[in-house]
Amino acid sequence: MAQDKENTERILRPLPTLSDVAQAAGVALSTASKALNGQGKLRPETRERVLEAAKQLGFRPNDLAQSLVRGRSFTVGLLSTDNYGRFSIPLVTGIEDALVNAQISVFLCNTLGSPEREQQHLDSLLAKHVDGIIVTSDRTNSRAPIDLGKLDLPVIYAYTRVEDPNVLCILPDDEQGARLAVEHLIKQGRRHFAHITGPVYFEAVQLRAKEMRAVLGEHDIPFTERRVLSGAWEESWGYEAANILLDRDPLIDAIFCGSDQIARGVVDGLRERGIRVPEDIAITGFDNWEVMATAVRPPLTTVDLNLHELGKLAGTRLLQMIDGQRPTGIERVPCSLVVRESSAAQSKSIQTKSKIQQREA
Amino acid sequence: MAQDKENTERILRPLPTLSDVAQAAGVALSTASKALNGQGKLRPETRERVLEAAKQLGFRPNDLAQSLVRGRSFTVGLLSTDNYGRFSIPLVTGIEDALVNAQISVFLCNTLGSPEREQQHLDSLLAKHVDGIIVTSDRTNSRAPIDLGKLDLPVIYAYTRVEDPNVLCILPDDEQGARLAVEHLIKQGRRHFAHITGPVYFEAVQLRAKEMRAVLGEHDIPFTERRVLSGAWEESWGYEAANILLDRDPLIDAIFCGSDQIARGVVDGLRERGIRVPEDIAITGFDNWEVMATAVRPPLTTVDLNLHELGKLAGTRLLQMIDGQRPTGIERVPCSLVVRESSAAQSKSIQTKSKIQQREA
DNA sequence: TTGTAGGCGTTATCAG
DNA sequence: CTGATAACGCCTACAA
Repeated sequence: MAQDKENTERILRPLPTLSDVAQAAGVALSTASKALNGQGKLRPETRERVLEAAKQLGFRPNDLAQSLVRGRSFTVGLLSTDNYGRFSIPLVTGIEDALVNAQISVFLCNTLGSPEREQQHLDSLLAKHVDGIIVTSDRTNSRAPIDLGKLDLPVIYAYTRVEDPNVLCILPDDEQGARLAVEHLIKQGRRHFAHITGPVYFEAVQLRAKEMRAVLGEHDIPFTERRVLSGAWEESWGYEAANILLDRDPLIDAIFCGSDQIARGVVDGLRERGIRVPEDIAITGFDNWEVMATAVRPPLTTVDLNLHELGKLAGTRLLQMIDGQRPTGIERVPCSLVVRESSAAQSKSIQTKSKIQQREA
Repeated sequence: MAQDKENTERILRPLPTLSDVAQAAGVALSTASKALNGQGKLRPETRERVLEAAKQLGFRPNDLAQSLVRGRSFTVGLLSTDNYGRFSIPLVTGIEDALVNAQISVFLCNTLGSPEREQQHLDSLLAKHVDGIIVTSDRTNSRAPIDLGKLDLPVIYAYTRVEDPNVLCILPDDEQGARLAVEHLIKQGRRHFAHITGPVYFEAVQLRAKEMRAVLGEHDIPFTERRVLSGAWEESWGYEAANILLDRDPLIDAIFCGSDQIARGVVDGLRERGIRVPEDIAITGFDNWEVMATAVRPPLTTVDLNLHELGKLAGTRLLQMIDGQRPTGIERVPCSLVVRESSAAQSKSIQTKSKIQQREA
């Protein structure tokens, strides 16, 4: 009978069930369950028999059924606010790294920036009873919190933040990263700084500029706001800005750039004006986007956001939250400086030259 | 009694269940189910009452339970063979596009190129009873098929392929893409071709080179294998190769590049030799990696792999397979040509010049 | 039109 | 030690 039934079943679902295993092993359902889960005390011989039968049949417990009874799904949702770009790659792999080791599967949800689509994804995640949610974006700016109703579910904002102090946000430490770059340039003997960066409505842009001013102040290095140029996150802006800057201010000997792309444009612009990097002007980028930073000639000294680490941390924290802890607030992951050739120490001849220029001015 | 029970439940799971809804609406469980699923015939008034109660309680059907009884999970797995890079971004968003519209959630699985990790992910996907799997990679080369045992589950290989003719593989049409670029260059009046490309073990490299030869042959344009230079997928290789090529062969008036990155290196190399693009030599790239292609001066004419479309197609085909169809074989998605400034028509003066050079040679 | 009962695959509790 | 039995939340005949 049972065999007949099996034969008439579609080949599509030959998935053996626990009761198949029990039957094959000649034990009761519940016994088989215990044997496979290592629960309770069974005669080793019985356990063996069940294990053997399970292997024979290629049995796999149905996670859906398990989740139902356990009240945990071992899945989490990854809600990407934006049609995600290059930043999310290391971020996502970091998150996965942390989660996969804990046997947790990740639902990928791109909202393409549409609130309706976000809600749709959210509904679906809740219906699937995810154990937690990580929200990410393509920028660190503040965003509206996701709406979970009155449901208390672990949520982490990674590479984005919300105003609510009761939630956990994980962000790169843009200030510390900027400090790294600027102090490095100062150590190379540079004193005449400029900053070419992205749109001011990016919080990262504001933080980096602010910290640059602070560091320069600490070193008593004069600085004027005319030397901060904000534009698009594009090479062409870097190129254009370099020209604007040098027309105004030929004394510059260091440019702290807001991205590697911008830095590349800057280097190109300088080269065309016959200005040498790093001899005449030292350059630093931001992001350590390798394919970009290493292709520039000379290769860029730049700040690495450590997004993979940031993702891993987000995953780890989420696991802790699922485990019952409730960390809150803003956690910043430190950046690191990757030194390449674009920021070497100022050569003597140039120091002389710039002094001369100063006198002329 | 029921109320007492509810009150003592942890706030963590205030998720109302169907029976809560039924109770609130004063109907039986099954009635509530029917009302919510639009099944059977109920008095509109009853249905209203149930719907109202459901909304009031913020009821969400538990997908886990639904999947269990329906035998479908409305989830699919996305198995990325490699620590995925820039190519997978449009691919993945395309896949999501197609799937999200069908109310299907996507499990993200990066295997980081490790077979054990792949198997681990696969086991997990099967345990979660996904309705299908899409396998992708960072290159279109052939790979080993995933091992599903004797389980018949819809699988699609996207941007990668397997030798088995009984499975469905979706790939970009590299040959057609190469033809697009080469015919375009020919139309611009170019006759002296070179090809600077990536490693020969990439199947795409072979296909593109092969088609280039074919197209040139069709137009009776002579070509020699010395003018094919294979190297790394890097700007620096393009730069180096441009110099090698022109030392050998100054007559070249068109370079068909295997990637935008390489093309950028080539353009840089040419510029430094005082060769004008496109006046002296026309260049085409491959990939239409916008941030790269548009930053080059002049901006690159290039071939777009239409990976977003490819992803969408993969998602659509998977839905069809889940629906019972079993398409097999290799399906190629056409590329398109994006014309920018790097490939303009040859200027008259140059044609003259190259004729002179030809006589000299 | 509505309610009852059985089952999806597992786990957990409690008798035997 | 082992095996019924009751959940988990939902769906769907079938009966009322």
